[in-house]
Amino acid sequence: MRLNAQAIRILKRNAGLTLTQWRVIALLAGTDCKNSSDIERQIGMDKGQLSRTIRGLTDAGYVKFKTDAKDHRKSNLKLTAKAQKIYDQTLPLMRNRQSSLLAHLDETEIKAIYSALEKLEGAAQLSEDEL
Amino acid sequence: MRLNAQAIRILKRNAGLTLTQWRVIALLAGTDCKNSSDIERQIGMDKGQLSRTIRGLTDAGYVKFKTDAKDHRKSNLKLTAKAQKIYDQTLPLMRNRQSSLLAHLDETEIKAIYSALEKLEGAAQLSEDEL
DNA sequence: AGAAAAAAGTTGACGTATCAACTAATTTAA
DNA sequence: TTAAATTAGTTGATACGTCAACTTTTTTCT
Repeated sequence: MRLNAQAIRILKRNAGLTLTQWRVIALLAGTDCKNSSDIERQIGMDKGQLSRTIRGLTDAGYVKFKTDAKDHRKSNLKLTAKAQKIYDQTLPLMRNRQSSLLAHLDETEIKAIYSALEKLEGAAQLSEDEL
Repeated sequence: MRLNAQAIRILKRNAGLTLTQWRVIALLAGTDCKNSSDIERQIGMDKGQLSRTIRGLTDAGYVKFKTDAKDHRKSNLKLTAKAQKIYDQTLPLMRNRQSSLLAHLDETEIKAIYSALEKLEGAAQLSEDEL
């Protein structure tokens, strides 16, 4: 994905974050996700990668980790002030990039892409059985 | 890339190859590429990854490696009979997969995707300077 | 209540993608 | 013709993506 190279550079230079770290922070900041499974459901990210990313974020002081009081399997994640600040600073940059990229496409193209990708995923899923 | 999961499985089960290995074999078999740089130019694959993939293929007896007689920097790669056979057996499977996937899309969608991706790559390239 | 199943996370392994620094050979250009 | 630039390929590092096996805790079911 050469397209991501940009995003990765923005994040590295402006926030010292990897793309995965950014995604997790963005979900914790901008949605009501509060643990690994929530995030997994939200963006379909792999459990394993998620686990490692979260450990990285807690080690780096971006995330406060607590075991859920009611369900001891679950965790309870919270962004630190440090992370929140970086998020607030970085979000506009990422939004700009996104919209300046999409500005090159017209409505029809954007819709076509999404619909086509859905179909492809669907088709791949279907023919999975034949293997 | 969940879409690739399929291809990866087909290759692993039917040919014992990784996707990268398959791509290199397919280029050596189906084009006039005969060394690393040719392949790099053809599909824009990373030099490093290519180098390692080729070593893997030679170690596994799929590729015969010779240093070019005229230009000692270059190599001269040739598929072994073993690799050629696997290629001949596997190509139809991969073609089937490709076409059964694309069968779910109509002309317009396919064109829209290609054009959109080109534009996006272009846009990403352009704004690269601003970083 | 107790066994079986499911959910949340962790860890290991492997493959893919990209960047950077490096060696050696060749081409170019002063 | 020799110094500088370019090209081919190797190696190391880091991130990303996916699968599988495993532990612990909670749910479900009989």
